[in-house]
Amino acid sequence: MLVYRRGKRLKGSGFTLVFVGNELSGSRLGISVHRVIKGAVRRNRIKRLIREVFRLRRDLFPQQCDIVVTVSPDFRFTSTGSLQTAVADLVCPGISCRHEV
RNA sequence: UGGGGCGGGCGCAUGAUCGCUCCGGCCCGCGGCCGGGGAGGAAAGUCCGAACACCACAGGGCACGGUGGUUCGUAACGCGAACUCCGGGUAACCGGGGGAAAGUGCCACAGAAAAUACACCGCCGAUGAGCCGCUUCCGGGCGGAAACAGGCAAGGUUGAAAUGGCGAGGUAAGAGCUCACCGCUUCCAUGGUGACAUGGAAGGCAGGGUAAACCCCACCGGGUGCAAGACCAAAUAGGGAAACGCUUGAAGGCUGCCCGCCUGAUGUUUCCGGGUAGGUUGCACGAGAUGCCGGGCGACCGGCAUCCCAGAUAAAUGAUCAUGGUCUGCGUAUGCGGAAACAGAAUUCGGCUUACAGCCCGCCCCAUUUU
RNA sequence: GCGCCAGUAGCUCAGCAGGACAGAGCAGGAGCCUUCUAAGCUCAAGGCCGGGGGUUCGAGUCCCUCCUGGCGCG
Repeated sequence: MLVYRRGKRLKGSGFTLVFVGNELSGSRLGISVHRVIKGAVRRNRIKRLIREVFRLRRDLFPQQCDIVVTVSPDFRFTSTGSLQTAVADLVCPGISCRHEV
């Protein structure tokens, strides 16, 4: 709730990144996949992909933040590679935003 | 070889690296190390049946709901097996199953008529009465028309469905009125645990459809569901309003209702306001799995041995790379590229139903060819 | 997870226990009225009743099954 109220939003194709700074030593990740995406298999698949990108390339994400990834129904990524480049394209201008916070 | 029917199985494999989660052990202070386990045939839909838990262990009556050939199997079932009858198919095989002579309702349109076999159109007019003609031994006889009484149910363009079918005899015309065959009903005998089958005799036609309409018969069903339930901890408040009631009894347990039973008094219910929405358990050894042997036509059952095989809580079971296999596009080929379904446990089992790329195995039927 | 409801015209709903009853209102279309618009009046169009099987002579209605949407719980 706090993240949604105070967080910065970065809108990508198929998902939205919401984040806010915290007082902890590291970042925390939350994933929100709406029920309009049909089938538990597809929803689980999306969550696993996002979690995997977060694990492998934590440097791409904002540091020391609570991050929520909200997935839209038009989410089309099927491999970690394509999702990773999409996150990188989204966050690279996003780093400058973080400095303004 | 082609086409078809039925049943069963698999549903990518192996290795490396980095992660997630549970269990056991160790250092035992956070945390880390080692070893092991980690989605499915449907985990799905939630359509049935149970286990388990609570509700006075649930008593009686009426409702209500479900099932429906028979006999087995099963903890139980609306599931399965075998058999039986009916329907479809050349066949393998597939689909269906109580009662319509206990009663009630409905059957549009069309049609004479839709359940009572009557009326209507119609057929006959032998018999009885009357009319006309011919004849006469004056008693009557023969022929004709009409259709009064009367007889009849053969035929009647319909419709989904029309009151046994067909043939012969019979008659004035006809009719199970009579007969043969078929169908039907009843009875008897034989076989079978039984549904039922086979054979015989008699009756002389009684019978429309619809019970996935009400209903009748037989059997079954108390209700609610793991957010059931049990325990621990924390927090806030013993707040305000309304209704009913304080032993002639509110309200609740307990399902739809009634009876009966139990609980029951600064109480119960509803609304407003406020707080917590954590942990443990239920919860992973079970109608359990695998193999062998035995019984049974089969579903299935019995015995022995071995094994322990997911337990998450916003929810783990993943990612990358390599090699190999399957299918497929291009190419003579080495090869290069692509694809891989349906779908994700949440208290647990037994079924049913639905979804499913590709592939494998077995049995059977039909047609064709060769011997 | 468990337990329940609903689906009919573009929208909101009727449709009794199965038969020419597939209907009402609004919206949209055409015409009349008016100098024009609104209101009013008249007219027609619009539906395989969520999909597929079955029962029946006949199904929007009865039975089964699937799909879609919605609701409740401690």
